[in-house]
Amino acid sequence: MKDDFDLTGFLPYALNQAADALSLEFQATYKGRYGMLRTEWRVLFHVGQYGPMTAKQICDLARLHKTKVSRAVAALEHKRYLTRTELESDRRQETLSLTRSGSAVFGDLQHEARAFDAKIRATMTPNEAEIFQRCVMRIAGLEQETP
Amino acid sequence: MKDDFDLTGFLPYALNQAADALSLEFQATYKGRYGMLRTEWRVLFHVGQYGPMTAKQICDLARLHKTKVSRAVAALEHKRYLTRTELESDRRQETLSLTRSGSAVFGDLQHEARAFDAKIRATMTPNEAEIFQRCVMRIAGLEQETP
DNA sequence: AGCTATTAGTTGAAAATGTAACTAACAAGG
DNA sequence: CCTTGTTAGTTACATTTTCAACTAATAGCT
Repeated sequence: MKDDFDLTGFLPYALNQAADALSLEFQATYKGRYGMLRTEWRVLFHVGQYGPMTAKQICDLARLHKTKVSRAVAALEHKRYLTRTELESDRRQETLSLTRSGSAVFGDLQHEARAFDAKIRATMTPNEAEIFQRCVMRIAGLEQETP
Repeated sequence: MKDDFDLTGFLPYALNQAADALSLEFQATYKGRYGMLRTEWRVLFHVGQYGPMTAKQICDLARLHKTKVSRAVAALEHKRYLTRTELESDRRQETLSLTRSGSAVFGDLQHEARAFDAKIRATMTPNEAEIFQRCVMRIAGLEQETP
C-alpha cells in the first residue's frame, strides 16, 4: 500500500531534471556566444553583479569549490574578461574586476538572463511564481531578502 | 532602472542550487550504504520502479545519455544488482532485471527516498507543495499524471 | 537477395570535476 | 622573533563526463 512512490515525483529527481533542463537551455547563450563554461558565467555574473571581489567570496556566495573558481578565473582572465589585483593589505587575496569587454559580455548575458527568466515565469501565474520562488530559495538555502 | 536583476533569484541559478543541495544530501544514502553513483541509483530506480526494461528505455525516460547508462549498467551488473538478458526478437537489445539483492537495495533506497521526500515536503504547506511540484514538473518536461 | 540507413549498445580519447597535497602569506601565542 | 596554525589560491592526480567513432543487429527499399 506504500506503493504510491513515484520516481518522477521524487523531489531530488524532479528538481534535477528541471534544473538540467533550464541549465541546458540557458547554456546555449553563454556557450554559443562566448564559449564559456557554466562555472565561468557564474563567476562572471558574481563579479558583474556584486562588483570587484575575491575568489573566496565567490566560493562562499556561489557555493563553488575553490578549485572550480580558480580555474574559471584563469579561463576568464585568459579570455580577457577580468583582471586580478593583489590586495595591498593581504597579499594572499586578489581582487577580481571585469575588464571593459568583460562588462560588455556581462551586460549582454544579464540581458539574456532577464529575458530567459521572464519567459519561464510567464508559464506561471503570479501566485505560482511567488510560491515557487520561495520554495526553491528555501531548499537552496538562499536567504530570501526580507527588508 | 532595469537594475533589479538578482542573480540568486535567477531561476536557472537558484534551481541548480536547490537541486544540488538535495542531490548532495540524498547522495549520502546511496553512496554511503552501497557505494553507488548518481547515475547508478537512477538506473536502479528505473528498473525497480517500472520493471525489466532496456537501456534505451531508461535513456529516454531519465534523459540520460546512452554512454552514461551503459556504464552505470556495467557497474550495477558488477555489483550483482542487475542482470541482462538478450531479447530474442531483437538481439541488439537487452532487458535489464534486478537481482534479488538489487531488489533489496531498491527496496531500502525507495524507503529512504520516501522519507527524504516527505521531510522536504514537510517544510511546505500542502498548497505550496502542490504548486511547487506542478511547477517543477512542468519545467522538467515531466508529464503530470492527470488520470 | 543485396544495398543503405538506423538503432542498441560499447569503447577510447579529450574535457571537466573532485580530492588532496602543496605554496605563499598572514595571525597569534609564547 | 619564532614556532604553530590558518587562510587564499594553485597544481597534480584520480574519477567522471562528454563526444566521436565503432560494432553488431535490424529495417526498409529496390
